[in-house]
Amino acid sequence: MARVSRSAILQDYRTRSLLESTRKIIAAHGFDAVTMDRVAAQAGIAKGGIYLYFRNKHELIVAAIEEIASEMLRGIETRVDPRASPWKRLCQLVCGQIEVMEQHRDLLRTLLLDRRHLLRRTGGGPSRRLLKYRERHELHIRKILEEGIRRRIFQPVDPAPVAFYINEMTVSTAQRRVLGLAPSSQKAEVEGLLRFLSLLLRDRQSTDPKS
Amino acid sequence: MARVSRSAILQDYRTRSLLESTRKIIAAHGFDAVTMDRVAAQAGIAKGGIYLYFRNKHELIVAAIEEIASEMLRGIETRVDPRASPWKRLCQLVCGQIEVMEQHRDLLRTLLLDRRHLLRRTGGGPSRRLLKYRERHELHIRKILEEGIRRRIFQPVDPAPVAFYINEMTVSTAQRRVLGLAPSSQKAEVEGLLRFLSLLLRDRQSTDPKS
Amino acid sequence: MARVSRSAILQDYRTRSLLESTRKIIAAHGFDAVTMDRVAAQAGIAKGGIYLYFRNKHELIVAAIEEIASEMLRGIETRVDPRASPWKRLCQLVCGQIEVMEQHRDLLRTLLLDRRHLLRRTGGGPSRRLLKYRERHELHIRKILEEGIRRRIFQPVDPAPVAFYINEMTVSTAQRRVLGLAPSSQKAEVEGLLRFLSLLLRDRQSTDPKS
Amino acid sequence: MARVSRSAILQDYRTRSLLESTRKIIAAHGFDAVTMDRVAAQAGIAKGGIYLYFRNKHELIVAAIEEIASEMLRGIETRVDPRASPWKRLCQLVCGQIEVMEQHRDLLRTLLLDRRHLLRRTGGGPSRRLLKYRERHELHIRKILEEGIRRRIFQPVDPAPVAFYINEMTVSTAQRRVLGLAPSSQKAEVEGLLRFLSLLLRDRQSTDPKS
DNA sequence: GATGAATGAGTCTTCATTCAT
DNA sequence: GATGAATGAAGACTCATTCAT
Repeated sequence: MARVSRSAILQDYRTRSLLESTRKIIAAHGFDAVTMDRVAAQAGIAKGGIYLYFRNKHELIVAAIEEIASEMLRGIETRVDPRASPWKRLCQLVCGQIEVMEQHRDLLRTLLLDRRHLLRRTGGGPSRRLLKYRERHELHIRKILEEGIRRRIFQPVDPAPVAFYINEMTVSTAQRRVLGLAPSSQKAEVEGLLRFLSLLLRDRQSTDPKS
Repeated sequence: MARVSRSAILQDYRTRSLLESTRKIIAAHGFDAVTMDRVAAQAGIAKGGIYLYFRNKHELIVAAIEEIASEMLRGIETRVDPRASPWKRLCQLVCGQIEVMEQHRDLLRTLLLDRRHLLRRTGGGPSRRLLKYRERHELHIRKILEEGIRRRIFQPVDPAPVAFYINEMTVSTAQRRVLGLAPSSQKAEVEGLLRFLSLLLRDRQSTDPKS
Repeated sequence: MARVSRSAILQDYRTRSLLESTRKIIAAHGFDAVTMDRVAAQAGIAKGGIYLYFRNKHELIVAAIEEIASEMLRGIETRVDPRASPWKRLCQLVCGQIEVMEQHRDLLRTLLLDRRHLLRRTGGGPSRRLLKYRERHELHIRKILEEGIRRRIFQPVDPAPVAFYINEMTVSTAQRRVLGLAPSSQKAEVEGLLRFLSLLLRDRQSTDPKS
Repeated sequence: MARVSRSAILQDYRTRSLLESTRKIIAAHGFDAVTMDRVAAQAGIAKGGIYLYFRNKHELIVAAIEEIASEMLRGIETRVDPRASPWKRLCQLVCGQIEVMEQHRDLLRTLLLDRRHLLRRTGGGPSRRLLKYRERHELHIRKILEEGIRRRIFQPVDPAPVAFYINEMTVSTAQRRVLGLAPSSQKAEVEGLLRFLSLLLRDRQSTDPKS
């Protein structure tokens, strides 16, 4: 069993500490408030120390976003029971996504309003790393759709664009909530969205999202 | 009829000039490239002069966005024939929206990636002015939906959330295009979206978006 | 007669002030001590103000060097009596060059030890501006040589390389003095150099540099 | 015979390694690119380790320059046949100097443009160590001159200043070449310089540098 | 002896806003 | 009203040197 060296632990701790500080600042004041000074101070590290762990400010921010994106995705995926029916899984996914996003509402307020980092390239080359998370999530939706269509549970829609739309609608719903613009409760909104999806994918006669 | 004073004309001209410069810079280089220096230079006005027309930089940017939002909305609305059927009008609306957004792709690339200005408050007070345009557009969609539903052309969906979803899907589609992430042609994407809406709103038997 | 505007005077004053501060710092502590902070403080200007007059640090330094180079060249050239004989003029030139360089000994200590700025390129493009001064001076020497050769006062040497060597020897002599490495007095060194040149250019029988 | 301890060998190896890395960096990117990090990385030594061999950065650089100066001097001196005539030896010396300097053109580009390290004092005290090499070389020239004068092969010039001038001219010639400012080929330039020296030191009637 | 993580002062540069003219 | 010079706070990034391990 590999013994973890003390320095590796410290290294790891520092990295986490920096990412957490960064995330907190982003959540509280937005990307423009992320200054190396502030991050370092909050992480209890000297300013120059950040550069031992991250090449530059952009890398730090992207890493912080990636971490939270990854965590959210994991959170969503664990809420989906792989043995459930496609429709059930879709419900769990959409509902889970909104719940998870709501949990991280402070951070998401910034993340959704300010997507400058999505496409910006790093020093090394083009960096669309952040888009990967979105793609992975869409793929998840698509798999569910495909199974549902195969099993004649869903209408025979084109799974790729529909997966895209479902995700966008879910994100939009969450965004509206997070920005404080939602007209109704979370529960009502999720139900509304699921009813909408049910209308679309399932038989006209059975639009009960619970089933 | 009020006689327009010379100074009022000049005032107006300067304002337009400033807004246009601002818009151009946003489109070409993003919000962070909007510096008072650059705007003034491009508008042929002294830097200090901007403050005669706008309280501060944020106000200037919001005004520039508002102008373009207003223009786009007008552009979309003129493409809708008020005497056409609800479905036709919805098609015209969605299609028009994507076309108009595509026309302003450079500006939208920034506007969609960076929505920081949507909520930020001005010196004076809260500024959700920009959200008005979105609301107005959603309302437009809702009116169409309501008429369609009343006339039994559309399924009896809840018009408010569906209007919201339709707009979000359309914007997402345009955004994906503008960022260069779209998987197919504009035409194909619009058709896909309309087919999706047709599936949702209309009779299962008649999904031809053209009709 | 053009009336000089007040602002133009101020502008000029600021520029001079900045260049003088820069020169002083270079003379006292070398190029690496030239920081924008220090220059601004010494010139009594806010740090950002420097950028109203110079594009960047490099431009500021080059301008400071250029100013002093130009001044020195002028100083040397006014010591040469254009009606004197070629040999006399050469003596005046060499002697004047060493005197003038000695006057600016502090600055030259740095300038001669650190010629990094001679070739470095500016933001705009290649900048060998500083070499122009050296070329102009060499050309001056060459003209004297050519006249002397034409009038059979000097040996028929190749004027271009000899002008180069004469200048290099003079500069080397001044440099050695300025660095405090000179073995004898300024007077003695100049005489030694002129004797050397006399030996080279003039008749073997008449090596009296005074004649 | 002293037995060389293992640690002494290692010590020596490390020192050489560090000096070589330093030299390479100077040659490739100039003094300002010499960072302890880079040197250590290139030498395969930990950064802190440098301080076991050199008191500080300045000492390291000076040592690197010294090494190359020493090597160049050796290179020049081996090209001089001690049994040849003074004139011949002088030719070999000048020619050899230019050849050797040309061999190290990359390093010399920096060394000649940036002589900051010549005089700067180390932590311990004044450091004119580097000037020793120049002095040794000048002395070499002087010895040749003195012998030539004694044997009536050269004109009876004052050997010390003339040695200084000869060296300065040679260095200037090499410098101009290394900076890419030379007007003609290396061969032509050496010949020009030797003709110049011949003119000066030898009989007016026999200026063939080959003889 | 060796390591390399950590420090933190130091550097250039940008820019919104003000205000004397 | 209009100008644009001046301000000065702020920010990203570097690097020689130290020191706990």
